[in-house]
Amino acid sequence: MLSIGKLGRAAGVKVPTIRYYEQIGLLSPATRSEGNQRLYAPETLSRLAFIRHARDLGFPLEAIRDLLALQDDPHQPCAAADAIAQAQLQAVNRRISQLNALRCELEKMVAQCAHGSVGECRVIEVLGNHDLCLHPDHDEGHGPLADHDHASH
Amino acid sequence: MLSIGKLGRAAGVKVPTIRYYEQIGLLSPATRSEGNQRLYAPETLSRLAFIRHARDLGFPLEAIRDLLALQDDPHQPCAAADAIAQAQLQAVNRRISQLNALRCELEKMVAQCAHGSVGECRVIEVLGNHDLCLHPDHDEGHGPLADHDHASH
DNA sequence: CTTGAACCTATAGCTACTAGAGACATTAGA
DNA sequence: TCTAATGTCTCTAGTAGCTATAGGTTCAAG
Repeated sequence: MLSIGKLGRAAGVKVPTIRYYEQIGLLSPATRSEGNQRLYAPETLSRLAFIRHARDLGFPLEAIRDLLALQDDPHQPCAAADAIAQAQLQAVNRRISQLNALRCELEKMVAQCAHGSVGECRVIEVLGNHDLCLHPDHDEGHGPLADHDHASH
Repeated sequence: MLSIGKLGRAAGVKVPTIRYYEQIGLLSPATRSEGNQRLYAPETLSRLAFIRHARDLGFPLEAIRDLLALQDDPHQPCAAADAIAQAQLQAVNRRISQLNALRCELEKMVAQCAHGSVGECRVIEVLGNHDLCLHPDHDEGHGPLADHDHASH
């Protein structure tokens, strides 16, 4: 049996995150020690690593919930898992093309900056006048792809 | 003088969002009609359009706050605006390369799915076993680039 | 047995909004 | 002029996915 801290270190997930996953029902409640501390069976580690990996790939928690349910029932057809992964792939692709458009415009903006005073700054000017923008379509196609920033550990 | 609704339609920003911007001090409080409704001078439209455009480019609100302050003082050197834009550009670039790695892995996952049962599904398997992943470095370099999904209007 | 680390619960905060309730204001048409 | 429809007001709470803090308890090493 693992303590929550050891489980977290092994899976690369912070302790409060594990408690959060339990709270929202992504992990089932752990058994407790006599002193009320959580104890985990080693199998929980693979489940948590699964979650972690899916989060790294940008899957939203709700999709992960579905994937875990599928994993628990290996005789089901795989189509549902495939559909979830494909949806995620499409969300990633949408986000990439959107960000490419942004990058393009940002690069032009920065390149045109003459490093003078703000009054004649292209950065400020382009932001203020959308017509100067060469990609006027960057307000479309934003998909629901969560930005996951648990990098800071 | 414009009502909040007309201002919002003209700038492509929802009414509650304008009130929110006022609340957090991004827009100064509007004058009010006798019946306590907000009235905006036409100049506010360009300020709001500026915000909208910067949001479309992914700038966080705090960066926009700084950019607006710069815009208000045209004699300052442009270096600060340039730095903000460059930081945003770098954040976008980081996010793009990160998403490219994710796309790569997702594509492999989906391509290997044999559409059988979950028990032999590559999607589930790869998620559960990080070692099967060909890009094991996707847990690094996540920058603070907000995902802005106000596309739904 | 003591000490320090790890653990517990509960609450609040983060970004950038969005949604809803219930009441008041404005405006276009009859 | 009245009325109905739409617009607007404030306030609160909710969204995703955690993170941080406070104040207390338990565990493991020495």
